[in-house]
Amino acid sequence: MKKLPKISESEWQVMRVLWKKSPLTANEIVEELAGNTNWKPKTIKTLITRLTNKGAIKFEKEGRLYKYHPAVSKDDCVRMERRSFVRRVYGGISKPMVASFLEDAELSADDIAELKKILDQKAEE
Amino acid sequence: MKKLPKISESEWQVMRVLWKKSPLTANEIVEELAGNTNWKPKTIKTLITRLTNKGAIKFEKEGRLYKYHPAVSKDDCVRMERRSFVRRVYGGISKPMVASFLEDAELSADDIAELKKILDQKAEE
DNA sequence: AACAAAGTATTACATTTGTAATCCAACGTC
DNA sequence: GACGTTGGATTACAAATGTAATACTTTGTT
Repeated sequence: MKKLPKISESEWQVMRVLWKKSPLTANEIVEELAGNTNWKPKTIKTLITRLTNKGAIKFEKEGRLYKYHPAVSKDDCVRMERRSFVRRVYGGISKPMVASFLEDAELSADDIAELKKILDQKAEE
Repeated sequence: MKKLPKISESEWQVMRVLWKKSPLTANEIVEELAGNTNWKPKTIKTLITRLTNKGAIKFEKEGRLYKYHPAVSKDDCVRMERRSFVRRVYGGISKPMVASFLEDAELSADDIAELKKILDQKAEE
């Protein structure tokens, strides 16, 4: 598994767009982000360039414009962020931490059932 | 509830020390961190100064030296980080997110039981 | 062919962060 | 009372980040 680049807060927004759907042109990314942010298109171009330099995304030329797509796996990046977050804030994964998430979470009955199943599996280990 | 300062990755280390035990002198903080980091004492002093400027910690002079203590609540800061993290990475709290934490977590039987209880409560809401 | 439009590349610039070193002031020691 | 030690204050400086603007280069249009 290759080494993951560090993705900043703003850059995550761009990555999330591309993980949802790709390849996209720069302008398509701008449009996707239009609702969620107030960034000027040029700002988004900058983020795209930086992500490219970091190796987080790649592109192919399609005629004269570029189609961008992720170069790193979302799961891997999420896992890295999660670990970093947990270490920083809780000093490690613990029950109080999971509990705090649960208190904020909006879960369906099915979700709850499934989480309980996971807990049961962990209980057996 | 007052507005919380943004606490950086390194600064969190200092805050965690003070939340665990305070007030402490700068040197006591340095000693507490000695095991976990390779920071020079001067580096830690810088972090303390910045946290003071941000209003995250306060101090009283005790003779010629300062005793530092948190000026913001750990719970509030943790909550803010959690929300920021979740929004950035998952776009909101969801079952897959909680599940991913559970998969990494090391939980005792009691922990598991308690989490299941929380889930049951959520099921009733 | 000249010009406008659209994309990409380059440059900008203040703030924050990581990681310290140096300066200054008070206190204890010889 | 001069001097070293110790702790806080000030200064340092590069990299990352947020947030763009300007420059350059194709390409479509008239």
